[in-house]
Amino acid sequence: MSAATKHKIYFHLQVAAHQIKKKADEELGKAARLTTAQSAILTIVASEGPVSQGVVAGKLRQNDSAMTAMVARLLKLGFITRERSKEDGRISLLTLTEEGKEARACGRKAFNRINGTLDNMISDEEMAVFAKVLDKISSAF
Amino acid sequence: MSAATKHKIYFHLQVAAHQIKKKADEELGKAARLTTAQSAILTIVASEGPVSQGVVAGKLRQNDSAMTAMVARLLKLGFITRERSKEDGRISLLTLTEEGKEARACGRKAFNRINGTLDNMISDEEMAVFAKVLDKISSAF
DNA sequence: CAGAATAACTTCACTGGTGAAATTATTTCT
DNA sequence: AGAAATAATTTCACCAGTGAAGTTATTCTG
Repeated sequence: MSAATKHKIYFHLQVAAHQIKKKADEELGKAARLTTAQSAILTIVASEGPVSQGVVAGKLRQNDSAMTAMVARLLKLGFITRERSKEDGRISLLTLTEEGKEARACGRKAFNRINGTLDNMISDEEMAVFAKVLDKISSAF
Repeated sequence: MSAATKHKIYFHLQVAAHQIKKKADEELGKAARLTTAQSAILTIVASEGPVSQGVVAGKLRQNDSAMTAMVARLLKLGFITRERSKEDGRISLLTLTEEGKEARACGRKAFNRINGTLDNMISDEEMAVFAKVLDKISSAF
């Protein structure tokens, strides 16, 4: 039997990801009235400056169509602004608002708690291997 | 900076899990007209014999309410049957049908392909560490 | 043994994802 | 320049999850 099959890797990966997402959403919701999915988008918009929806979708490995709904919610919450590009009228450029920056700052504490829990139970060597494998999976599929 | 923060573990875990799920859903859909979420439930029902919805939800770390919709779809597809327990009228017992067994058999090939890809790029040692970390995450949160 | 507490499941409104088809804007090619 | 190809986004119907509140069946307790 294959090593992946033996460890039921697919199943355990999904359950662990789901579990930690649930916890992070709970913490984040209390701290910043924000979800982890929204936080991921804000982080990308914060670091990439004015950025198109398609680029954000690419970094999250999601469909463009997923962005339409997410951007609508973030606009409604006042965390980002959207503006048509002058050079290319097809592109919507997203920018973080002050409220968005504040929400991100509040959310960071919640993520720090999650990361602290992880650090307490996983050694640096294990963490390095874990990160490497995640990266291999992301680039292979 | 914490090791988890440094590696952006939360983010990469979510992206990798999402990415591999997308691929597995694509393969599984072609092979067996089945989704990975449905397959997970069928696997539990297959191994646990007649089993309540709540037990399945627990194993998947999901809410009971998520089961209501999933079970409805699997009933409609004819992959499981549902029957009230004689001992406890609150419990719905789920059992796999012959069609469900067949669908699972078809789906296994798709999962084998995914696992094969994983085995080709991840060493046995890395896989063991990866599985161990996933388990720690699942039990901690 | 009646009433309260508990347990299993359902319903509802919501978030967040998919892929296919449509829309709108830009580019490319005679 | 005009037509066709391409690109970014949107729309739509669907799948899959959440948490809170409701229903029904069982169990506990005085």
